[in-house]
Amino acid sequence: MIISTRYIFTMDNDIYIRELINRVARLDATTAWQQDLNPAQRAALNYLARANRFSCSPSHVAEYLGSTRGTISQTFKALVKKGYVTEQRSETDKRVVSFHLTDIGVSVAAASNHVSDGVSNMSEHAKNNLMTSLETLVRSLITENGGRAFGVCNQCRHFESRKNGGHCTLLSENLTALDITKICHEQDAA
Amino acid sequence: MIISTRYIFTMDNDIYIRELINRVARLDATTAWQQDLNPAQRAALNYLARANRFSCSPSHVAEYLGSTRGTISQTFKALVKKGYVTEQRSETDKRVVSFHLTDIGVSVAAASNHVSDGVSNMSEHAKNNLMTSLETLVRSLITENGGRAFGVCNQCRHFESRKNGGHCTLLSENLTALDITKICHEQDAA
DNA sequence: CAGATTTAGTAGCGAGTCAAAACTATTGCA
DNA sequence: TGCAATAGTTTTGACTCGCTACTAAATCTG
Repeated sequence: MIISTRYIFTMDNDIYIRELINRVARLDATTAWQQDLNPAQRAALNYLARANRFSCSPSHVAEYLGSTRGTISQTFKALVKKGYVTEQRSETDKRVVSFHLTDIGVSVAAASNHVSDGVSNMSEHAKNNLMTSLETLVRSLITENGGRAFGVCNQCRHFESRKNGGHCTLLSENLTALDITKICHEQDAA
Repeated sequence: MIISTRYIFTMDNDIYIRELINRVARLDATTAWQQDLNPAQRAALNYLARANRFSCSPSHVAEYLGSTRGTISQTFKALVKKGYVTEQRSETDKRVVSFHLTDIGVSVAAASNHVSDGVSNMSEHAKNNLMTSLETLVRSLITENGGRAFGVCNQCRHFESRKNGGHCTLLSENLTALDITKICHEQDAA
């Protein structure tokens, strides 16, 4: 009797947690559509909100999100049409384009929803635990997948602190105070 | 200058946590394909592994996962073809079908992957925190979406404890020791 | 410095997802 | 008995997303 196997089986916690994460993401995705963004578009938008100005091209987003250039290109096309991002071709290398949030894009990226509301109801302690656990998880997944976790500018070995910001010795660029808190695709942990 | 808005914007933690959850789910999805299951199929499979024998029809799965009967029907068709579940038509009500895991289905549902591995490396304390946080989140999402969170059999007001199991006063069915730890779509918290 | 190679991005195809609506079969109700 | 409700399936259509092929720009090399 095939069905009987089901009664031998109990799910262990590690797999249950995996399921929970996917379930939250799934429920989130259904409500995310209320802001007329699909999950991929939202992910790209959120990335832009946290990336510095050197890390906003389709390639970078594709690498960060574990997707492909072609897919991200389409995603951005949709986001441009919706008015959430603008395209900007590089002066120095005419192959590369950068996408940047518009004012509306910023507000959409910052908009709360059921998930963020649920999180905001947690205690600070619980929030911090959740955040560090998830960060650990992401880091381990990225390295397992052979990817490189993009880090934040001011924790990079090419970073030099300056008054009101810093300087990147790799790109020879000066950085504002806000620049240095953002994700950089060149980041190499100090 | 449109781009300047970007520099005014810093993401708050609640939204960051939402992004982290989605990112883990996204990374998980790409690796999940290695077991030739898409996210929806995996979710359905995992649900079956945790549901009791009265809660394994397309309608129940659809309600649990926040999907539709039609979609779930397709999902199960794929799972049957892959040999992970079997279909069983009810004797008492010839409209209803139940799907149950096969031996292979059980092993696939229980198989670990990068996410569960990542979780298993955490301390017991961190794991428990993560689990309860995510459960809280799921519960609040479900109720916000107007859904009903399915609970576990032995925490139901129709549940009566018996030696080596229990009894359901609603369905008038005897329950094995394993039955009573599973999800029931009729569950009404005690 | 001309030609080959690499790199960034885009276009289009095609397999696949998933929700909505239409449909069938069965059951329950009046 | 007929009408409504319910369970499931099928179909349709919009959309996703990876893959391949392609263009343009930059870089490397003999």
